[in-house]
Amino acid sequence: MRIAKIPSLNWLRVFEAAARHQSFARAGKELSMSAAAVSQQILALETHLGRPLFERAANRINLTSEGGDFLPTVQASLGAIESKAESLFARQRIDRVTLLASQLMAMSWLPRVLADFEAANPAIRVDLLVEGTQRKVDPDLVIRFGEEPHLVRHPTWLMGMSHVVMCRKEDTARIGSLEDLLSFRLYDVASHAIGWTALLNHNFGPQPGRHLKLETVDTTPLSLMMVSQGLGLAIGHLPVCGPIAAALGLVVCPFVPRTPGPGNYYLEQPQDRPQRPSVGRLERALQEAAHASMRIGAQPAGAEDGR
Amino acid sequence: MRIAKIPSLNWLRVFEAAARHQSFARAGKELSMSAAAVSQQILALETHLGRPLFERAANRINLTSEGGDFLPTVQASLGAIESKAESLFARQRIDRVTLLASQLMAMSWLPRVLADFEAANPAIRVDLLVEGTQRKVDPDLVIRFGEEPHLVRHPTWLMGMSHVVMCRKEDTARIGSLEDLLSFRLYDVASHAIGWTALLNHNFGPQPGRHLKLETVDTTPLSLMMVSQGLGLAIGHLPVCGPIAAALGLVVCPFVPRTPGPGNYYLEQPQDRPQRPSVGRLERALQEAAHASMRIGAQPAGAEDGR
DNA sequence: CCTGAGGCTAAGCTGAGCTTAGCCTGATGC
DNA sequence: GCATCAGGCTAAGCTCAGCTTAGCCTCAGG
Repeated sequence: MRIAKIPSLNWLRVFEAAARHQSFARAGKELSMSAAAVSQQILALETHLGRPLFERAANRINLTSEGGDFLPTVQASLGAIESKAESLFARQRIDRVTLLASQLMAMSWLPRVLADFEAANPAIRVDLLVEGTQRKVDPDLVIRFGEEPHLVRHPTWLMGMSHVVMCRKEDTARIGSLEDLLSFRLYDVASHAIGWTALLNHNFGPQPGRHLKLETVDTTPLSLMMVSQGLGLAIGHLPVCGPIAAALGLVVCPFVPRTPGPGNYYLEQPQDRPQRPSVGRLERALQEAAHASMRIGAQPAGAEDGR
Repeated sequence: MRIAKIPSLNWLRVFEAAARHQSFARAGKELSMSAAAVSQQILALETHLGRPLFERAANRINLTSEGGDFLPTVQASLGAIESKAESLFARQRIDRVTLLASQLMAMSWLPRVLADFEAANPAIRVDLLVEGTQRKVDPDLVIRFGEEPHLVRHPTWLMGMSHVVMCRKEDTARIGSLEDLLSFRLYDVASHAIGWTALLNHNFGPQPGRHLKLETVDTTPLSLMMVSQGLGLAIGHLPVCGPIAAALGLVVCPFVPRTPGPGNYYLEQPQDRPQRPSVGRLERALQEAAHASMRIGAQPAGAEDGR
């Protein structure tokens, strides 16, 4: 057994703390250990080295000269290892932020935005939670949608929305009149306040007696899927549905004007805890991305710049 | 939990060895551990730090860049602690040498000799074993006594012996004739080949019809104790019994000439292991002390120089 | 004298650290 | 292509280092 091969790093750590504090009890408090455990560790180290490191008085300790000679090397070496580990590995720790959003947001607009955000912030990872799923996680940030008019002036307002009609690129030339439009199956989303009836009324006036081939589906992404299969037309919300529409090869039908809607997206976060820097950074990134989307209209890629 | 607070010194030691060997198996061999244990320790360290330190191929490992960045600090720090502990504490390690000797040697001649030896060699401690005790220890060195004539030329011969009569100082003047001598009780030691009968025959010729007040005891120290109590006379072996006789206040009776005996002390050690430097040093010290004793005759202190 | 701080020892519990066994992959030799 | 060897991995089981609590002792202070 070699004297120099000290079995436990913790022996050294305890020795250093006891020497610094000149007290086993205070060392134990710093290291979250009982004083008895500190005493035993020091004794183990002393037994291993064959020399006392501390002189004991009834309820006090004093560093021996040998203990004093050993201490600087121990302190320097423990410090070197710890600071090196800190600089090499602690910096690599990922800061996770959880974001809750609707399915359309999660599937359409957010993937690109979050990918860009994570690329620009390697130490931050966004866990995206979709509304309606069963996951019981308390999100750091939520993207909400509301139709109350005052939301336009909400401090964390993100973006408004416009209604457009999404069709396949090859169907664009076939829609030149209202009759052409009504020859298609028209997909409505169950949860949306504004559907085909309202949209047509708004743009073409009341249409009593006109038969609409309405079909109801549960979500916007699903309706757009149907359109991409050549099964009909659907209402899209820009700029949110832009990316997914583009991915599906859909374009805005030019026959129907772009119609501003009453809805607004905004950000919300828990009131019970302070905002972390990473959460704030994500918030700003979302707002910048939304602003950019609003500015270029966020139409499907194939319609504008090949992006 | 802080990344920098690494729980185990052994993790670092294993990491360093694996990195140096580029192999868990060879590191395990060096550290007397199984490769599986090495693997688990490295994995524990990697899990703690949150990053891999080694890339694994099917049956090979390669240090990662992070592992490579960490290694020099670990090596330097482990090295600093170990070399400091070595220089501070290993030098203080006592090298224990076990010496087996007779009770007379152990009680009389050896105490002073060994005390001087230990004073001159602070890193060596002699554990003295007495013949006849129950201790089951394998001695590094044995002082043996033998009466074969060829022992004088033994390579580790220590000293010869002379027979003298030990008496109290105040009894010296009372012993001027053989009759005076025979008026005392004469203590024989059971295990000695040479006793009072042989000694008197040798110095005064055969004494048929002379009644000797012989008394037998087990050991020489005991016979000398009796003499010091005024209970009689005993035969002493010089130079061995010099110190104990002096301690008891005894002197050599000048009426009986000093009689060379056939016995010799010599050193013996186990053949099954190499001689350690400390054992060799003790051997030389014993021979020097014996030589010095033979030169000055090693009579009781009170008889010569007050020492 | 009493109380509190602090070190020590003993006894008991727990999980870190080790071993063995068996599986897998890659390299090498026949 | 097959067999063998080297070496890393995982799982399961055993052991003892490391911890806690309890109780004792000494010293200092009120």
